Amino acid sequence: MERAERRAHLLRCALEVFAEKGYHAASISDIISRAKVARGTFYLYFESKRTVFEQLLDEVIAAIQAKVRRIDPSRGTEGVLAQLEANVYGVFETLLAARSTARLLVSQAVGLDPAFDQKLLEFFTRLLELLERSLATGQQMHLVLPMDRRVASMAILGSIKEILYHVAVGTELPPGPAMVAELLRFHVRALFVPSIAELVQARGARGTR
Amino acid sequence: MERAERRAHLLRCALEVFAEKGYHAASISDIISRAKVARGTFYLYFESKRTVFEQLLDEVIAAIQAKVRRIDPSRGTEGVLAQLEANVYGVFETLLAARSTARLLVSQAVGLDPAFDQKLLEFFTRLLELLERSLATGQQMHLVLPMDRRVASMAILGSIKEILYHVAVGTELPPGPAMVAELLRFHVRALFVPSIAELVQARGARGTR
Amino acid sequence: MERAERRAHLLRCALEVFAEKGYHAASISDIISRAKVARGTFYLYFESKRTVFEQLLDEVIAAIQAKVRRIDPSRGTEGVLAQLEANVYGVFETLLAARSTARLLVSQAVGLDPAFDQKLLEFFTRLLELLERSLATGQQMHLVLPMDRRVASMAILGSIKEILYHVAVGTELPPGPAMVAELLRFHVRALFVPSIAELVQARGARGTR
Amino acid sequence: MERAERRAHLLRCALEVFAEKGYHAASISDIISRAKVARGTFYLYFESKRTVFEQLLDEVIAAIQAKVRRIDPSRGTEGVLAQLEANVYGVFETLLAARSTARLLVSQAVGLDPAFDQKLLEFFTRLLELLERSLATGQQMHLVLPMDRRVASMAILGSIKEILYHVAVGTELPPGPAMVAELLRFHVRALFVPSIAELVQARGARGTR
DNA sequence: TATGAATGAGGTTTCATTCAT
DNA sequence: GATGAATGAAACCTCATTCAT
Repeated sequence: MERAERRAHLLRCALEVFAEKGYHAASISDIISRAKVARGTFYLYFESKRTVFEQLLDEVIAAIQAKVRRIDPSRGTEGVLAQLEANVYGVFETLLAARSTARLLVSQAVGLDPAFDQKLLEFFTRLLELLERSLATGQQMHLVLPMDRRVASMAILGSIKEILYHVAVGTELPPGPAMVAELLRFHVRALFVPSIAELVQARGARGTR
Repeated sequence: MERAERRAHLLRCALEVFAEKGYHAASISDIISRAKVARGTFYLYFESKRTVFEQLLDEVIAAIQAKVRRIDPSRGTEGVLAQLEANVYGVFETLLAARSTARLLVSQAVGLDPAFDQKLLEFFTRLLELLERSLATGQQMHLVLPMDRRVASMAILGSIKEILYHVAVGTELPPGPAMVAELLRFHVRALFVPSIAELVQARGARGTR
Repeated sequence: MERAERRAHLLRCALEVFAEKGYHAASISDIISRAKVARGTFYLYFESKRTVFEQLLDEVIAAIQAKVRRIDPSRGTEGVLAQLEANVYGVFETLLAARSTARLLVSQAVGLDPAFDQKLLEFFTRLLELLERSLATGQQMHLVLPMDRRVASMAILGSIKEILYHVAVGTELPPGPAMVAELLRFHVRALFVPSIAELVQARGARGTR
Repeated sequence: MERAERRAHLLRCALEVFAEKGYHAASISDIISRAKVARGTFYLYFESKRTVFEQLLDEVIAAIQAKVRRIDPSRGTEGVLAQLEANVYGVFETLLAARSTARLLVSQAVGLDPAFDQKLLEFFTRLLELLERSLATGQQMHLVLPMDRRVASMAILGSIKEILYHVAVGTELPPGPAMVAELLRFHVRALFVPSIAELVQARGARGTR
């Protein structure tokens, strides 16, 4: 128990340091001095700097995957919309709650080295596949328009990542829920048949920025 | 002339190395051994590793900015659509032609150090402002739906970046023009009033992925 | 304790290397290979090559300053002479004991860079001021002849430095105490009123070189 | 002729640079940019950086040696004093006229590397021998007191070097001739039998610093 | 288990010197 | 002879990792 706690403490400190300074600029010294732990102790819990980062990345990925569910078409139009909403909300909630985590994912983990890139790519590919399947389902239900599902999935994922990036760097944006609602309306218009799109559009507050 | 050539050669080699290994993993040794040039020669042309990278980044940014024009509303609905298309096409063309360059922009320059991040952020912020102004124009013309323009701009930018990222890493995608057309339809549906959106949608080939 | 020892060991090795090869020709590699210590270890104890040298210089300067006292005139003629003798003896003793140290002061630290030069100049200026004040006191007591005290101080200091230089490079000289006595007689003749000078001169063994 | 001129120009520029920045801090770039000459040209005239410095040093040494004459005892007491005066004056004149040169000799050429040190040492040793022989002559004439001639020679040489050093670094001092006169009186008192010393002392203006 | 001093590979940069034009 | 671009050895310093206590 003692051991698990210390490990968690180290992970948290590492996360903060990585988020603040970036992977390379972050040094083991930064991490251990924040954790108030000796140098050797760090290596009792983690094999290497790379390893900690990898585990942090794994955690973020797991947290997000836990929030994203395959859309179940059996609950009707409203149900599908609600599930879509829940997915996007879940991801944002997870990452908005911990800006460090978001920053790690969208602005630190990219381009570090081929192995990290590979891991990230796999993760995003899994998300894309999930999205593609959901779009296929939506198309079968005639809720989603005909379109290239891969391109559309990437567009959706990219729009989410970009907003997270701006959240991470502190760009001024509408408050969390309003922003998510706005983004969802964007997606709905881009994806759904006009009848649904109009329904959702009508429901929303109109932004005027 | 000779000098400019050598400089260009070094820049190209540096670009390749950065694209392959990432900024930090890339060493001056990698660059000079690829360029078949002595260590000192590198420093004859560039002040530091940072400097080369910065110049590469500046080049990419300039190339893209050269392709992106503010949308001129005076040429009517079709004109506006054509200009939008030209912008997105231009960016893709530029970056698809040089995969390394694309990679540099979307996956190497992020999180390197505060100064680079700042430069990137400024660049993307400029693009976002361009997009926001274009959307405002479109709204005045009643072509673009009411919406939060900042969120929408980010969504558009993010969708483009994500596709570029996948182009850079080699994910299978529709061939260039088809992909761009598909992405444009996505944007049109998300942004424009239904009458326009339907018009564009009808024109397009239907993807079936 | 262990730490202080290692530091002292490194300092000593650095001193030897600097004395043998000169500041610039001395490399960190020379120092650490003499100390049988890894490269990083050196930087655990000193910030830079400059720093070690500076600390060595500071040490020498402090050691010498500790030996030099302002002359107290209240103890009469004999007392003044004895104090003068003690000062010169002290400096020689300190530096004769450590030839490397002497070499550092008189032949390595000069012309290295403006900051070192400044430090040395300040040190020597302080010594000169001390000498000038002592001469003024002597003049008030009518022991020291009227003369330009600054020029005289420099002449005294220079004569000491020159002999130290030759000690450092190994020129053949009378054994320590005899040499110091001889130098003192030189100073006494140059400075003091004839009655005193003759007294001291009579006391001394006559060199016949 | 053209060639000799260019060589002289390069030497002069090198001297200035060495005097200003010191041997190590001075770069070939500094020298050639001051001389407005291409890099390769430098190496047409000198083998290496070391070589130029060496030649400069040789020049200074030769210039000084040209000013210093062995003292000829056959011209009586006044003649000996005059010759002594001429020697010291000559050296000061030579070096005061060109502060760069003085600086080179007293504060740049020392501790550079064993070979330079050797050359300097040889030079100073020659001067010392000259002084020692002069003192011996003086002793035979019963003008100079019995003393260790080597120690006395070093004291004289050192006092001269110290004053040159302060001239080179810009310490405030009496104007040239007064300073030299003052220094000579110092030497005379330290060296000569009282009757002579008093004679010279009486002749001089009394400093009151 | 915890510590932190020690390690040393490896990175960036400088600059005296060479050599093709 | 003159040029200056190219060379590459070598210097300093950092920091992830090890290991004796």
